[in-house]
Amino acid sequence: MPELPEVETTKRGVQPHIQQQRITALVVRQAKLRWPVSPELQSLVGETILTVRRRAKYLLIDTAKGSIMVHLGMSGSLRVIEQGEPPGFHDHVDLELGKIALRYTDPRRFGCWLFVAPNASHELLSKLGPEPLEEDFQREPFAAALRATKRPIKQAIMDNKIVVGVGNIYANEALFMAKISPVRAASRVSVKRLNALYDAIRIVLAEAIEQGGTTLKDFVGSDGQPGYFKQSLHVYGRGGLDCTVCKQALKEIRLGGRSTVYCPNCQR
DNA sequence: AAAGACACCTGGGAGC
DNA sequence: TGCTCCCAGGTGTCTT
Repeated sequence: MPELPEVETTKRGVQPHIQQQRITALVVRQAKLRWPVSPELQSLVGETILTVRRRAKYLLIDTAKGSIMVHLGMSGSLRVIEQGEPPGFHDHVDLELGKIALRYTDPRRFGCWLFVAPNASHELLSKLGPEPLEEDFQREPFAAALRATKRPIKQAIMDNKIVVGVGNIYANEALFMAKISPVRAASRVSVKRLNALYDAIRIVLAEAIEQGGTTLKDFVGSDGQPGYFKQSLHVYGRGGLDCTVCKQALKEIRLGGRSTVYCPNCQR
């Protein structure tokens, strides 16, 4: 999936096309996603899309009568299409907006389309930590949270309660940039290095957004164009290849079931 | 209470 | 060619 930069890229790509448009229909071809597509979403037909927001990896499409909360899961994507384009096998939902539609494609169906009542939040959003690129992400609480756990640092920074939006790709990349071994207990990383990690997370995510996200097997941006960040990846997907800094072989291991790549020489 | 395992799905690639 | 197995961007929920 989509990690945070891909979701942000999707938001930016879709927003100018769908904002201020009136919802003319919601077509659900496959309701069985991670949770069933909320039936209440039908009540939004006739409403106008006021804003499009992102919280962590969720997209929120707001109307006066409530919001649509979309998650792309591992393999989801959204794009704007001309009305009438025939759906493919994995095109599960269309949000029709007159002449155009917002089409949701998701082969693995780990995503969701949920209803959020007006002026309310959703329980899924209530436990989330700070946004890495916003003001509420601060050095000291971040460092304190990491010093308080003995989990491997990589798993700790992928924990949504500590900071949202750091998925497997960018966790690998941020740790490389900060020169921290992914397997090191978070509690045993110096404050100086935690500061470097704080900066690295923000830099890596911001750069990926600038480049339109990382193109993976089945990710394309909302305009159908690929992201270019893959060209900038230093470790993810490069196990066994040379470290871009010291030229030694990158090591690939599994951590919490997730592929983890690092340079044993540069990262300690 | 924290942390690890499991679950949800499909498709693609490796290996036999 | 075709079968089986493993792996993939996430994350809530159940089990220790």
